[in-house]
Amino acid sequence: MGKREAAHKLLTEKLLTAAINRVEKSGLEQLRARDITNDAGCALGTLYKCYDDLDDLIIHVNSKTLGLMKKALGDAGSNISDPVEALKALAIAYLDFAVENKNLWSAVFKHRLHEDQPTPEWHRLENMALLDLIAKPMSAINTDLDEQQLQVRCRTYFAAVHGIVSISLQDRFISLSGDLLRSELEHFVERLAN
Amino acid sequence: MGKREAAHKLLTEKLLTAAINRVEKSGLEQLRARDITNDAGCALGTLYKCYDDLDDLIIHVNSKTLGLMKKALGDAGSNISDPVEALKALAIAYLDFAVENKNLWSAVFKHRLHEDQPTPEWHRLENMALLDLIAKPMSAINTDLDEQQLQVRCRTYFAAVHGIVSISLQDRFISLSGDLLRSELEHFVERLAN
DNA sequence: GATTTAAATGAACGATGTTCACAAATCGAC
DNA sequence: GTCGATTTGTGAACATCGTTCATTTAAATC
Repeated sequence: MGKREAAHKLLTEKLLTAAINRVEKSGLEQLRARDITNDAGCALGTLYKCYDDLDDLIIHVNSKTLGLMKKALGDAGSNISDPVEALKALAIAYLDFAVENKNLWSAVFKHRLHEDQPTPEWHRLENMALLDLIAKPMSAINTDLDEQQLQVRCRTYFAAVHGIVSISLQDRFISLSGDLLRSELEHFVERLAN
Repeated sequence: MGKREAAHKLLTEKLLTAAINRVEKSGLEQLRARDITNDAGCALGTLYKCYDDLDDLIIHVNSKTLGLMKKALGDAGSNISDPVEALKALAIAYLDFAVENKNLWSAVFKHRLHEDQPTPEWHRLENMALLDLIAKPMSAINTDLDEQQLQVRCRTYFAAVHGIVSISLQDRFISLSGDLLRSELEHFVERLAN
């Protein structure tokens, strides 16, 4: 790899790191191109040499977050043989990840591309990979479903848990204490999976 | 009411209508102050005489949407004595409303105020009123809960259904046909409520 | 009808994402 | 190592936003 390509790659990385830190600290809506390039120590226009636009950079931020999420849920799901208990642990792990990485987690689901700009296929696949994390215990519980039906069911249950976590992290409705929310979530999974 | 006050009120209404139409047609993210005032036939600055800012106007748009939603769900919930069937009908009605009013419905949950700007209390109450719509069948099913626990449970179940509907209207994961989604939602409520 | 008061106006401002002509540094050939 | 060719970083400039405010206009008050 030549000096030129190496410098470009380094800069691309620094911009991503700067963007991640900004989102983590202040949220997606506070992200500014000028702040990112200042943090990365390069000119404003450089961002557009490394990424198509801000949306493209944000997708890469979200990609990193999905990687963290996958790791966190992967750790939580293994070593639990009982499928219902595994699903409970996964739901709690999802909640914990969202609480501990609120801004990064929010960014994944808040971000929308501009009109008629389709999400890149590789990023769509990263999103869908979340469903694989609950596939094993789900298949143990729903033995009557074929693979396609199972995937749909995974989506449904994931979406439900996601909704509960999502509503909890907003101040839209009554707010729950952390413990009450966790027990509510466990009750929910138990009710759904048993 | 004097001529002055009447004209002001009329303009306030025209701006709201224009904003609603714009959101309905093109979505919240395409809403522009200049478009709204053009549609309403007034100057740009007038918007800020009728509303604090764009956010304030959007809150009023969302308030109208919540009113429509309340009406749609109210119609769906009544006349069904069996609580599980009532909850199913409510969930389907919620899905239908979201599909038929996608942009308006999305705006309600997408919109966030700027840093440290608390949502006005009257609008928070409008949001929470959604939970009352499912309170009656929920109380019939959960006879062991006191009023406060019931409200928490309502929030949890609403959030779950909301999550399923919400994920469905994005292209984040695998997409379902309308019929499959409806049957999946009915299965979900049945599983949860029985 | 004259004076006071309040509202509508739209030009101007600051902030923002994005572009592009230019400069600087790297690369390839000899 | 030298020299053109080429690619990349630069930042001023641009277009588009939301928002403000001095001015204009019209209603309300006397």
